[in-house]
Amino acid sequence: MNSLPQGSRPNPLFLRDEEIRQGIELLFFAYRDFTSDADAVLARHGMGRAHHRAIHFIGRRPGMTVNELLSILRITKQSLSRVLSQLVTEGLVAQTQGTRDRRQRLLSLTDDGKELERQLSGLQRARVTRAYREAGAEAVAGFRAVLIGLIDETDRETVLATVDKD
Amino acid sequence: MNSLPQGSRPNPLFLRDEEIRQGIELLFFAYRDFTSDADAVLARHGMGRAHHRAIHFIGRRPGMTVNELLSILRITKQSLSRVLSQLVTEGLVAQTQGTRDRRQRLLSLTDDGKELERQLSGLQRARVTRAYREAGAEAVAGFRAVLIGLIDETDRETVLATVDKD
DNA sequence: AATACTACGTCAATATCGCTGACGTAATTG
DNA sequence: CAATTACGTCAGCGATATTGACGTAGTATT
Repeated sequence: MNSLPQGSRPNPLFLRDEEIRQGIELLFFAYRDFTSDADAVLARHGMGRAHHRAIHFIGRRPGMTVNELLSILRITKQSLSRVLSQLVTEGLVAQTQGTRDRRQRLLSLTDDGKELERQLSGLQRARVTRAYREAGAEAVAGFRAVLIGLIDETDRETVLATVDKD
Repeated sequence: MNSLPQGSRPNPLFLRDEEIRQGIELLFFAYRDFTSDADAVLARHGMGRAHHRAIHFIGRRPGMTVNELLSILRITKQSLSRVLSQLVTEGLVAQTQGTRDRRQRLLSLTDDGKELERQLSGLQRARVTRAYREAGAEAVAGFRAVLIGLIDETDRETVLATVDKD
């Protein structure tokens, strides 16, 4: 955009590469600030981002199994286990035995968990809302389209099914 | 989008919140896959993402000082120190004494460092290029506008100066 | 010239979050 | 009954981040 030397005849290949690199950096900076929002709240509760991610997805998909959560987060069960048992111990997440398959432990937020989720997502929602409002509806559509394109083709369907819940 | 129960008269407040939450999740998934690209290459060199970030920004702004890099990455000098001295030891990053202020150590990539940078960014550039091509020019403009809106207002100027170099 | 500040590096201790490997239990499936 | 699956857990490790304290060289101020 405003990176073009005025009046020059830019090499289209260079332009493309420069445009791409700018996108990569914007993604870095936006994500850096975006994730920083919840940290203060988390620190007060003695938790980290891993807890936030678990709380977020359990909140959005109550009744999800441990396996489903694992494949969304793309971490090992050993890693999740630490986080999850902490959340259960502190009364933020409840586990109920699966009905169809009694080996499963269906995950859901307790009232305390919902309250924390609301606190945690508050700042992030405010940030995204502000950015959406400033950029306008068309920009939002483009934003979404590019993000979807950035996701691995193999699990784009799965992700969209998760994002557009039911 | 397709999350609206067909034929219902959706509450605009609910819609807004749902739309925002979808954006938050798309950002998570896109960034998750986006950052996974370089890991294989990094692992072969016995390095992690911290090294990648340092290499990336040094590559884009040769001659930058340690302090500048610190404020971009938003980590402590102790954290950067480990990474940086590793990169210097392995001959990927060169430090030259500042001319204006001889306390400064200006950072730049060696030829080996440039080669690694090229390898590392290759997959990411390919991913972003694909997403841009699929989504189209208008979508890209929207993508950029929203990302800029997500960045902290306080350092939006700084970031844009960094992204649009010179 | 003495003082204060800055840029950078480093030592030490700590926490989070990810990993692998191994083992166990309960429930389901063939 | 045997194999597989869902989940948990113990043990150890590595990468990345943190805070706090200290040192050294160079710059700026008084």
